[in-house]
Amino acid sequence: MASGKKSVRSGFGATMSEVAERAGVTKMTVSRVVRHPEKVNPETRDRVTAAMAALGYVPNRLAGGLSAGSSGLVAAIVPTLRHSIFADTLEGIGDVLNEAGLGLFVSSSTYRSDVEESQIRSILERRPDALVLTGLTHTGATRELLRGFGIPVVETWETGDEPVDMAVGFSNREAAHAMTAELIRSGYRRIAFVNGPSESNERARHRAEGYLAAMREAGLPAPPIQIVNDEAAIRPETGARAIRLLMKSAPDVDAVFFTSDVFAVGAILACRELGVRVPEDMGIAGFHDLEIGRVVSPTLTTVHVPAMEMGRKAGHMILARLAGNRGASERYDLGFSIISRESTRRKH
Amino acid sequence: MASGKKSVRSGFGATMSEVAERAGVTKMTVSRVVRHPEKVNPETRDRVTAAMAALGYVPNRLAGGLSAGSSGLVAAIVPTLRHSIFADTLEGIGDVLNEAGLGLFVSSSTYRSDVEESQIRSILERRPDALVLTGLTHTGATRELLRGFGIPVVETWETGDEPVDMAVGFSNREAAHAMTAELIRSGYRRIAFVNGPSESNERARHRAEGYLAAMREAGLPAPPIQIVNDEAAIRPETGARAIRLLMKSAPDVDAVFFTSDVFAVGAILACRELGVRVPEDMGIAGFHDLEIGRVVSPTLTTVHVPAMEMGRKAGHMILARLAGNRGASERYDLGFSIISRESTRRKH
DNA sequence: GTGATTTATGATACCGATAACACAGGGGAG
DNA sequence: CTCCCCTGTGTTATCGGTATCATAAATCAC
Repeated sequence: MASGKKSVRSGFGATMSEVAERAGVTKMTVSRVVRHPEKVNPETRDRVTAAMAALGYVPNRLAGGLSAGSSGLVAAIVPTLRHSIFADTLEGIGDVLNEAGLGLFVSSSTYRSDVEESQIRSILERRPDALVLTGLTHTGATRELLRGFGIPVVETWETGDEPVDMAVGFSNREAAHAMTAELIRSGYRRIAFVNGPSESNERARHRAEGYLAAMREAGLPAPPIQIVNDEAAIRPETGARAIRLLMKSAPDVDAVFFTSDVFAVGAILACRELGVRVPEDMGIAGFHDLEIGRVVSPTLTTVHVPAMEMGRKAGHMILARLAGNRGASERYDLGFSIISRESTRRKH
Repeated sequence: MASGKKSVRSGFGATMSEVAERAGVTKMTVSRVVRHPEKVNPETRDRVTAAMAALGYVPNRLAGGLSAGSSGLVAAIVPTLRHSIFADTLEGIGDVLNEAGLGLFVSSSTYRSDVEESQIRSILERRPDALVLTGLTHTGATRELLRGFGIPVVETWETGDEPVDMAVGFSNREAAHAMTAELIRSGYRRIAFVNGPSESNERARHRAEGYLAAMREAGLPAPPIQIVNDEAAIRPETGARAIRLLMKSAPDVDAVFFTSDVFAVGAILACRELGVRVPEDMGIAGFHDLEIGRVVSPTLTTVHVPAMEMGRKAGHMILARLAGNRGASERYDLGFSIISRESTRRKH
């Protein structure tokens, strides 16, 4: 009822003009009080401030942004919000940006680059000041669109290749290589690898490459790679199913490296049920270093990734760029670390 | 370099006027093609569509929103993005809203209502079409601000009291009551309660009330309630520390009810270290039904909350309201359920 | 065949702010 | 005592769209 069709104003607070009128100045002066208070005479400023308070004035950034050509919004697209895998990255971005008065606009692409493309399209309609993406895999149209728009873009969670603009991440290939080498060092030989669908993102592909390279370097044959294809089924049960299949199809496997802790934890539980001892009969390793891997028993060996740090760095890179600091290094490799826990600690 | 100070246009695509010129029409016709294609002659429409494609036109919603009086944005504030406690709710909101073409603007309040207030203030500057909050605890200024603005507001994760506008949640009081009763039914008698700081939100307070009521009804004395005050330290270690303190200060405690699985899981690990058997010597119960509680051993008894469902429902409530359907029920109790697992399964 | 409708498009005014420049008054330099 | 510059505020144009009403052409009824 209150929200008639005609008026934008229904229910909304005062406009800048109304504040101006009440304070006996023009809206330009009000605008200055809001954005450059030091340029306004203290007495005038007080009068304006009082008028704003009295009217409950809340500036309209749609209008301000339209006029100034900046929305004060940074958009981020992550594959999913669940499992805090990427949520930590978002927290990092948000922390940094909020301090600078920028807002964070979030959407999740469900791991699909076509979804990502349509999301980017609708995000660009809001004229964000910058964009944060996950990974380097984007459709051709996406890359073109982004280049055309010319706003800062930070790709996260991977390094290398050719970023659209800036990138902050770590080498998924090296991480998988290091973990595989760690398993080999622990005495495992028939090491299987369970991956998410690698067509959909380069992180999965690079991890597979790292795994294969490490096996090859050690002169070990790589048991068939198992691909978990269930869409969006990032659940422990998926890992449990994978390891059961694996043990059936390749009974001599003595370790499995999963590309997510979520899967690995499910595998540990499945092993317990099946009476397979971890780490003695079967080594299990994961990826991401989620809390879940610290509380399962045996505790999970995993790859720690700098999730929040990537977010914070992305935020800082954006701020620097918006402040005009082009140049400087715009690609960061934040590294990773291997967390060795009980699930691969073979008692020789 | 490309982004000069003066021009909004640098690097950005064409404007509606440019599209119009190229198609030999006025921008009004272009606007119609974008929003009400059926009202435009098919031939004209094709010409306009072609012009848009040729110029890579991306509409500017800041401008459209300013003119039309709606930003197409819904803002949500959650205490944190970590642990997927609230992330699931966000996914639910996002799912529903995205389909309707609305964007989701996210921020996290770190469990503080003063932070929430300042965030709401800056969020309102973006003139969201609706707002989703977590819980019913807000500062007076917040409530006033929201009422003044008159946009739909959905409060989630709790029911009862007086919502600012609409609410969807469950009864934290009843949930805690039910869990406490469940512990009593399982044979525990000296049941302690570990809570987050209850001044900061009503969920914690209501849970404490539910616990106390259940104990009183069973004629049991309530051991001192332990408050976890560490700011933002929602980590298993916090729960571990809490139960160690508790066992020292009240050695006869035979069960502990934590208001988060994160704490409860830490307690289970601490018990294992201390040689305290769970569930025989000590029952442990949590809240939230996180994945972490399903993989710990013994598995964790907990309260399942409809996190994603609340989000979806909130989304639908907003859509209904925006579509003009005022009235109808605007308060929903989505319930909870007690998930009884090993951590309280006493073998009598 | 003429007036009444409908369909398709244009003209105008505005949404609520900001940028850029104009301008009045006060203070210091010479 | 001028001239010049600085400070503080107002004026004007514009950002990129949308709402509303006007208008021309096409369709219709009788």
